[in-house]
Amino acid sequence: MDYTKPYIAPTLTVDAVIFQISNGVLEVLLVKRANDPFKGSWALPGGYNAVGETTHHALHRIVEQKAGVDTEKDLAYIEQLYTFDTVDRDPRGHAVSVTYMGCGRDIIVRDASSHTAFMAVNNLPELAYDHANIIRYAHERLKAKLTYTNAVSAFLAPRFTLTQLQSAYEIIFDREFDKRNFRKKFLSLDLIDETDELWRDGAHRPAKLYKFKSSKLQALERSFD
Amino acid sequence: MDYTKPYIAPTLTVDAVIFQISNGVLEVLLVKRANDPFKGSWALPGGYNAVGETTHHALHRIVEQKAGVDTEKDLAYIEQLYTFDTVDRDPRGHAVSVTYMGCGRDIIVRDASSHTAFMAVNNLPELAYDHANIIRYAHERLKAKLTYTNAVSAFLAPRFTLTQLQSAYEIIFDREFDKRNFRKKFLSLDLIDETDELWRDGAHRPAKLYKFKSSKLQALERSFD
DNA sequence: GCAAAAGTGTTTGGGATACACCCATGC
DNA sequence: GCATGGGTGTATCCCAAACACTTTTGC
Repeated sequence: MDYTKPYIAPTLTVDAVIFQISNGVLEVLLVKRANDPFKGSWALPGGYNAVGETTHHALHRIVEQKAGVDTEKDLAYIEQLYTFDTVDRDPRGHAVSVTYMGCGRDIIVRDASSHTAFMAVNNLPELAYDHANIIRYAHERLKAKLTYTNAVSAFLAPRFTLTQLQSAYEIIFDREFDKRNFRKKFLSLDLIDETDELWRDGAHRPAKLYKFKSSKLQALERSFD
Repeated sequence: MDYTKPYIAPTLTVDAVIFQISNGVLEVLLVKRANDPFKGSWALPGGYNAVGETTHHALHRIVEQKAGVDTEKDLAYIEQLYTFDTVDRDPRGHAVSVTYMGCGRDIIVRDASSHTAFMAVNNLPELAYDHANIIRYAHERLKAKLTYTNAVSAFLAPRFTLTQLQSAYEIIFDREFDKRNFRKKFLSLDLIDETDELWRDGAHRPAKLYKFKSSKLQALERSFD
């Protein structure tokens, strides 16, 4: 480790891509920037990671502080996404950004306001930095996760109908699945159990409620889709 | 971005997991540490990433300097792996390490010596830090990549036999494949072309040489394996 | 009874797997 | 001619995909 100049580290930042499904669309959590650069633009919640704090912890602190969302309690699933060099990207100079992706449902945004909002992924405003690319990348990763893990559970209530389950897949993949094939396949994966509860919702036959056998993330035997 | 204390960034480091196949085994590039901590232990090549330098560039510089391997010229494939928080891990204090995985073949280690070597992945010495875990993680990622991309080409000469191709898969997955099924499947993927060259190697029928249609990394239509 | 969503089986095609023998060469 | 690795085909099974009607409920 021989270096002659004193070592100066790049700025370290963290950014969060937090997804939920609401009103039948996939949404991502955004905040409106209060300061330059990109003042007034929408951006992923993110901020500085100082020495002594893990990126995971910094993420929790920053998302709580900037968007009023608790990544521990509100998200059923979170994973590291990618680390972006922003040496050319950030007008303030060299920063390295560690990004995370999280998924939840029915997230209440404290201070929901014109400054913090979940917005539909397929209808985003102009975003600061290259956050649009990061969201695209996270969406791809999310689709991949749903094909070989039980990660979809993060978007669902503890008890859910098969139609809700299928709908989550359809929203995230933005395409339709055949109802009979979807059910046959998902049930064969042995990830969920039928309960004896029913979901009543309007003038039609009530639906059986199911639950995941395990709340932990697990890889599937056969990949889905 | 309101913070009251002056911002101090964690140390940023990069580490490289560089694989090659040699003598029928998967090997990883290691260097012997010249300084504390872990002086005298084998470790992944890595070092400090200062402000103004991308992680990718720092990796290139450090691997060249510490191990005499040129990640641009010697590696046919490189990708970012994961970013590790080492706040609890590194005796020197808080560092964040961005790791990369690369693959090549017939890599000449300049200064090959008792301080730099490719070592068999399934027979590693004690390693510094948690580098054994990082290598395990990289190996898993590598297997995943081979199932859905043409990344295996990074381990092969421009012209190669089907037996060499199959052998690369068998070494990386540490299991055997059926020769007829392997060939049928790989040829059906439409990734490689037969050439009119032959490979002669001893007292047996010579083998046809093949080449990849594209040297770029591409995803497969159907996943392999 | 009617509208609305839940629930349910069968057929077909293609890829995965299992498996054994002949071919071309160097010596 | 013999040892060595190269090269090839078929039968079976399982999963994916396509496809339409009956059931249960609220009003």
